[in-house]
Amino acid sequence: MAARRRDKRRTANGVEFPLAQSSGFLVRDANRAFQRLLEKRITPHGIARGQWYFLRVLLSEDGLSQRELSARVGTMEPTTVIALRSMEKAGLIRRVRSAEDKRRSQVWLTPKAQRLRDELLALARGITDEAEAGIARAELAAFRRVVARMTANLDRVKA
Amino acid sequence: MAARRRDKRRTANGVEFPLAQSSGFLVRDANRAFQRLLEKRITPHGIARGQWYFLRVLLSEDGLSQRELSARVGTMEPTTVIALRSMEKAGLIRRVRSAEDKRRSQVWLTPKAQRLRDELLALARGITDEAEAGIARAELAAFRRVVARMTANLDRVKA
DNA sequence: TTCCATTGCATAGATTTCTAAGTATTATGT
DNA sequence: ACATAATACTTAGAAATCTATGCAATGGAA
Repeated sequence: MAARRRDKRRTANGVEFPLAQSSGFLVRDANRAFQRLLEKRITPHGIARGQWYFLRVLLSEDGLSQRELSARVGTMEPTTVIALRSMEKAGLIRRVRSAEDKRRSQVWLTPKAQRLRDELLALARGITDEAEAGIARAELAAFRRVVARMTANLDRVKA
Repeated sequence: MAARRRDKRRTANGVEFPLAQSSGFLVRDANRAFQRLLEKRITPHGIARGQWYFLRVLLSEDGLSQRELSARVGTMEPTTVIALRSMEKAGLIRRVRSAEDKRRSQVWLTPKAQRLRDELLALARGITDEAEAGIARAELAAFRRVVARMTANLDRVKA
């Protein structure tokens, strides 16, 4: 199919850099695959993708401020505001203005969210298991080391 | 800081699954790191992040249909429509309705985009180099194998 | 040939995310 | 004490992405 019109296509000259060799492209693909499956699995629980990451963090560490949550989840604060607003509307969290520092909001899971805890963590584990199927322990450990190193490398770049 | 309010926080019981051990989270982090740096570097060239991936594919294989492009880039077709519209407005591509099949649009890079080719591929290579700094060749090869396997694993899941 | 399914692209509307800028509260330096 | 800076959150607006649906062209079956 690609060959059908090959004659019309520009032959690549000069610099070459096939996509298949791009770590960034591979990571992007994997990320979308994770997100697609995640979304399929959490939607039946009434949870949206944008809510998931915050829920996931709060399940381990409840009562964080919005800024702390943003740091843990890795999103900018306006994103956090939007996600938390929808989570509050969905009855998953409460936001409590701190008495000592009135700028601060602390975020607490509701009993409803607490009750979902084991089910959601099992769901997360399930997706991870699907992803990691057939990959050796040692390879996974190496993978985690490399991908974390890449993130650190990129975060360290000035511009 | 976390310890300061530990007493108030729910102690995790039952299932546990620390975020730091989640491949999905690691991949998401890496993806955002790639995207952040990418955006910083392409913006000065007048290219938006959403345009990048299509440009990147077209630089290797010009004259694809929108459906083929969607498949290569890995986005849904409405996303492709939006990206291509902005690229056409920006003078990076032309869309030519196929004569043999009037449903079909073929997408061609403009001379302007062609002239950016070597610069953009070098830019892509540069980001990859930053990401991969200090990681051994063998580890990179293993990484690529694992991440591609994860994507394939996830894509194969029914629901 | 004519009808129906398929294919290729587009539109509509929602969600998730960002940057830039604004508001309220608290901390700090003089 | 007061002005200024820093902090915590919010709003506004734009971009990128998705699902669901629609429309036009093509192909295939009866």
